[in-house]
Amino acid sequence: MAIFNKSTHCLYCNLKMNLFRFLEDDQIKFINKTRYEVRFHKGEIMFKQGGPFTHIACLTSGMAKIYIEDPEKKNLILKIVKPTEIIGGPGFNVDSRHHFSVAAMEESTACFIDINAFTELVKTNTTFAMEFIKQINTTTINLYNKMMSLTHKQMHGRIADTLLYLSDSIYESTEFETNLSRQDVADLSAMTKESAIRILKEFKEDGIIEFNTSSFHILNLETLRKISKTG
Amino acid sequence: MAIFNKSTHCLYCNLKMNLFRFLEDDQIKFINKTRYEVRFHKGEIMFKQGGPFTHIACLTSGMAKIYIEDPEKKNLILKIVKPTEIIGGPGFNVDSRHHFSVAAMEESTACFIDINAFTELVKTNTTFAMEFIKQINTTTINLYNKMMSLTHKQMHGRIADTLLYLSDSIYESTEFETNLSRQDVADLSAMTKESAIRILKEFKEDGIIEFNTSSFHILNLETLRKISKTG
DNA sequence: CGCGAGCTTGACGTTGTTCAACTAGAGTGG
DNA sequence: CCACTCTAGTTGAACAACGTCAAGCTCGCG
Repeated sequence: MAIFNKSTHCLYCNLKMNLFRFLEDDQIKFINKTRYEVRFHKGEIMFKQGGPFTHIACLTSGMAKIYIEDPEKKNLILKIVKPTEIIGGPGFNVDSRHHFSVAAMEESTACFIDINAFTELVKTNTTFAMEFIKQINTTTINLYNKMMSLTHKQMHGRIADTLLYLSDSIYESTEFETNLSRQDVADLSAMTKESAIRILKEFKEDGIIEFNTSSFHILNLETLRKISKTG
Repeated sequence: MAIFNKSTHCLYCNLKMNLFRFLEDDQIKFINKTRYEVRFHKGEIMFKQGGPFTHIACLTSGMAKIYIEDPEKKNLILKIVKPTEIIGGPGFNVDSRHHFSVAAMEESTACFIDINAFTELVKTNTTFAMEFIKQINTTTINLYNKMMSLTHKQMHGRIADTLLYLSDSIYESTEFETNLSRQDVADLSAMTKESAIRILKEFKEDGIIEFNTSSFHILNLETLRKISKTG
């Protein structure tokens, strides 16, 4: 189960994410009052799609996946989050519900901030509000790219895109350990697990990547980018 | 070509969209100063993807389509806009560029508001800012739904979804004239024109819809919704 | 009356999913 | 320590979904 905690004061937190750097000291103190820390084990749910949107979370350690569930049990992973990213969602100020689920991919901790306190800050601190908008918009731009990839490219291009996403944006290395399952790779690429496995195998046979159950190594970044381009 | 104009003062504009209802009179006057009206003919481009994001537009008459272009010339139509919807985009406060194109689907007029003036309002009027965020988030929620439809449903489900979108949200009737081409219907559904035509024909043969070149009539809304659900 | 753009159709090949079987490794209890 | 089970990964064959290509069609417009 998730474990509660409240360690260092926000004021002295060196994990302070970009957004919170725009707060005044007394505003930091203000959110510190309602904030609490939660520790999650691998696989545990932080936010549940459809559930009440009562808090914003800030991942302080570990890693989590954000995904949309559908009735048929076919999930779509929108993105992976790393420290110290803020986790909110489009339910903010709309219907106060979560429109995606978030699950810890490994032992993780997150700070939970009351949504009302957060709203208060958006309303009182203009710079904070503008940065918040900036972050939402950046997310939307990424979403556009993902949407074009998933709807207009075929499987090789889509798998190339998720490999590039993982190496460029998440693990920041062409060689990485991961505990994404094959199903997760498939859910990132909008295809079945079997198809994902087949494409990965092809890439391996072509000498583009090397991998085993839990680690990947991109050997030929250039052809991978070319495959991403040609779709 | 687009025609410039500046008719009634914003203060007395009865087309004022939701967002602008939260402005004070002097703020309305403020944006009225920099605003101008543009008239577009069918097919003309209002915003061009990649181009500079210097203005926010508010569609005051007509209809327009918002779409993402890709290098291979395969477009994805994100949504149709009607009066008096605001047309901005995720480039706001990020890179000041457009991340989609907008084209008039028929004779249309739009008010263009300088982005700096708009930004000023977001910064000074908290209610306005919150409503702006609300609108962005609502758009994102719709985007999630579209994304799930396009990536997880097969063609029948996707065509059903665009038909339902058109009748529920755009034309607000099960019977409507449109000047969306077959290619547009395909671009709304992420498939080829030929496939779209084939599915539409099937639906006609099954007595679910009736249509000719430029008009559609949904005869059996229930089965259409069922097809949307089952994918 | 002829031209061109959008629409329609069919045949065909490719892409991607489904289903079923098999494998490997990690825990679990006797 | 050895079966046993469970889960994730893998493979192949059959099939369905979808795109491509090429041809023919329709209709408004010059």
